Amino acid sequence: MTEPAPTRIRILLADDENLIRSALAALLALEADIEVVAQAASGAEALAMARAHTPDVAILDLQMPDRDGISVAAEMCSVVPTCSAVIVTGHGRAGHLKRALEAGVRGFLPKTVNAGVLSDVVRTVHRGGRYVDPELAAEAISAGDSPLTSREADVLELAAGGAPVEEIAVRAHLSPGTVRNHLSAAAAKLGAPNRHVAVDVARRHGWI
Amino acid sequence: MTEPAPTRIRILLADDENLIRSALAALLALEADIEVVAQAASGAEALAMARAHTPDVAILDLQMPDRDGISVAAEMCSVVPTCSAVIVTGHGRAGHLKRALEAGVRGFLPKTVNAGVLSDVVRTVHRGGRYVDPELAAEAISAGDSPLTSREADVLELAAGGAPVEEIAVRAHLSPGTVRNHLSAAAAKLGAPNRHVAVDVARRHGWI
DNA sequence: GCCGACCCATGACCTGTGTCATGGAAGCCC
DNA sequence: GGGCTTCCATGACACAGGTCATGGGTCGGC
Repeated sequence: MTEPAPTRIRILLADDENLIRSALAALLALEADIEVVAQAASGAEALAMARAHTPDVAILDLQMPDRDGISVAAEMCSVVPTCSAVIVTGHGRAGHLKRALEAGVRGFLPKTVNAGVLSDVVRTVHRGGRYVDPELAAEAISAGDSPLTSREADVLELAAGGAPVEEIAVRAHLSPGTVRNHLSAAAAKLGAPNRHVAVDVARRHGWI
Repeated sequence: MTEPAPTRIRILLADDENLIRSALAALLALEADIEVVAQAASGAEALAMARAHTPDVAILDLQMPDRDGISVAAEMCSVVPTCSAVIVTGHGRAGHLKRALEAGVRGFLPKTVNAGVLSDVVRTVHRGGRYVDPELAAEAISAGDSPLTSREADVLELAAGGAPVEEIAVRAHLSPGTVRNHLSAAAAKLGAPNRHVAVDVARRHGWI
């Protein structure tokens, strides 16, 4: 078998689910012009691998145990500038897409896309192009930016675990009254009757 | 290339995430003795496919948009008794494992397992054996049955969306005081400071 | 400079929620 | 049947949480 192309696109694959990562590797191995040169099971490992192998394209899962795939992408863009980042995610949240693009991510697609799309996206991104899932893009545009102020988002984030107000107040270095106020404002903006569904709504939009 | 074995294990693959499903198909295609004969993107489709192709083994994702992978497995066991069901899931919850085994599922493994495990499990199950992830099994045994009474579980289920007590009371045909009492009891049993983290804990154990 | 808009922070309220004590109904063992 | 346990249901009470009005800080426009 002769090499179809002398230089193949070199891929870094990062996903904490070993089975899925291996399966994606098998899928990409079917493409003649693509080569998986490194795999990682965590964000930290992905960064180390990127440094060591300087791949052309990094495919990162959005949710990994140690850190957000987006923050990994952001750091990688500055550390290994020749490497383009592509985010793959199970739940396509518009807010995540927005944050990802701001972080310098070149491709963003949900796991619901058909098989051929992934390799196409890899090629597109490697050529210097960008790709975001059309449906997700539409949602992101229609959804708009987060209505929450930064403190509101912070406090809501801390409230996500169901923690009592006082604990949130301590961790945020605020008065309990202030915490309640921020939570109340956030819930009102999100059209939620209480902070718990507010957390739910904000999560669904990717705003926290 | 000569056929290594005249009859290969015939697989049905069901997962709503097209990319993952295709990737798993690519992974399984590497095995000489395994053949993916059908794919489905939903629970209903999986059942239809099972009827049409009568596969040897069905690999089902736990969470699918229309229905639970476990209920699909239960129905399939009665409709196509020659087909063994294997459940694959992202989050390994002990309660789900228990329910799955009661439904007649023959294999249960989280997506974090290494690549080779899946094909091994397929072969094991096809030989008439069973397989459950050891770590998950340990957790299921140590966790034991749900400590919640049926009403407690019902009420906690209704509280899952963050609904106020009065709404829960109406939907459960109960007095608000009774609802509070059940929620309080459930939270105490689960070691949770309030019902919201109780919902979280119960979900994590697969008890609601 | 002044003014207005916005975010942030706080404390005083009032509603919602968790806790407790109580009592009735069903099942089980002696 | 008597006694016991368990679950279910209810209401009274105390506290956490959501709502409101207020004031200080910072930014941008006139």
